Amino acid sequence: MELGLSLGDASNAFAFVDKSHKVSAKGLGFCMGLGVGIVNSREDEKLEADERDSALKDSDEMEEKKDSTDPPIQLDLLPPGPVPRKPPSSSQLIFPWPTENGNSEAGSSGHLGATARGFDVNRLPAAEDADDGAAVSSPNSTVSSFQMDFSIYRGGSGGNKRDAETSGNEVEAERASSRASDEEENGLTRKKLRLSKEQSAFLEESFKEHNTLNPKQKLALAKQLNLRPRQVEVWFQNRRARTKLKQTEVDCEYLKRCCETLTEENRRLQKELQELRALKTSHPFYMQLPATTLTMCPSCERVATTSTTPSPTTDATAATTTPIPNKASALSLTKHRFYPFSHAYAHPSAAS
DNA sequence: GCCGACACGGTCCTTACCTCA
DNA sequence: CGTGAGGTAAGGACCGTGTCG
Repeated sequence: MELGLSLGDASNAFAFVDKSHKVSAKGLGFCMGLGVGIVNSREDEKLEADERDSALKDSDEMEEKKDSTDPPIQLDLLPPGPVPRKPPSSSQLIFPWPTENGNSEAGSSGHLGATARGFDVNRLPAAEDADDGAAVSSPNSTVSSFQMDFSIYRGGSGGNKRDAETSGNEVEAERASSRASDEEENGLTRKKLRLSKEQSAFLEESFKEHNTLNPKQKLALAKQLNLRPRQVEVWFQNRRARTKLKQTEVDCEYLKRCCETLTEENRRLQKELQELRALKTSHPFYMQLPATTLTMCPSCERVATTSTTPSPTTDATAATTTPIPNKASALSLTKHRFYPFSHAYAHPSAAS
């Protein structure tokens, strides 16, 4: 058994996590998985991707299989409390790609097409879409059936819902709307946009399905959320960055605790060593007994006992391998010494 | 098969804006 | 009302990878 720690390189962070430890995306709050044992993460991811790909019917999806690779660890950074796990109209939120349970929900969202396409303050004029690729208007695009009207959550004003909610009236939303439209009329690209709660929630749900997007998924999401593909792309980039940041914080906290545990362990062992040395000097009789050396197989972790004839010139180090009555239990430390966390500190992931 | 150019997508760092205490 | 902190959308530099000639 080996304990793997990773800090820094998120691409490889916790890459050793066994798939069986994968935290369910349905979990609540912030979840993190920690596995033991070193595995070839690359091969594992490839295998997982291949398995997923086998479920994909669309041959185009096959071409982009590297884009749909899930990381070995899943983080759920959603605040456990106020933010709903699903947007208010979760029954209408359909991901334009097969979900993990194998249901291709793309076709089931056809009923959404009946809703009118709402005005979005974040939506630039139609010409804006041109810079994000012609695929948006591709007649073969599969995204047209994923239309979703998010304007229904904006009080019909089309303004920033967050503004409207916090101010408690529609003036704010109106102001945001007019502000946005003013800028659009001036031909200036707005520097700062605020995604609505519903858009964020839906993106969040999407992120849980895939933390990276292939072009199709990006376009579909953008279409569905009335956003530009670039906005979806940026959101996922920032979301990954936030995940990594959060992961780093968790790692730091974990390593800190590990350090504390090791320090405590070291202190305890030093004390034990002193006691053993004191015992040796005060009870030299014990040193005349046949010494028993415990050795642990590093692979199977079995402890083998071998009796040896005590050397007349036993040095101080021998005390650590010689069983002393009432002190034999200390030998078990030789095993735990290498894994001080196994019993002293439960990793956050273990709590779930 | 090797190599250079190119496109694309990712990370990282940074900036600018917005909200809130 | 002004201000600083925190959150977040977005820009840009840089890098790795795949493709093509």
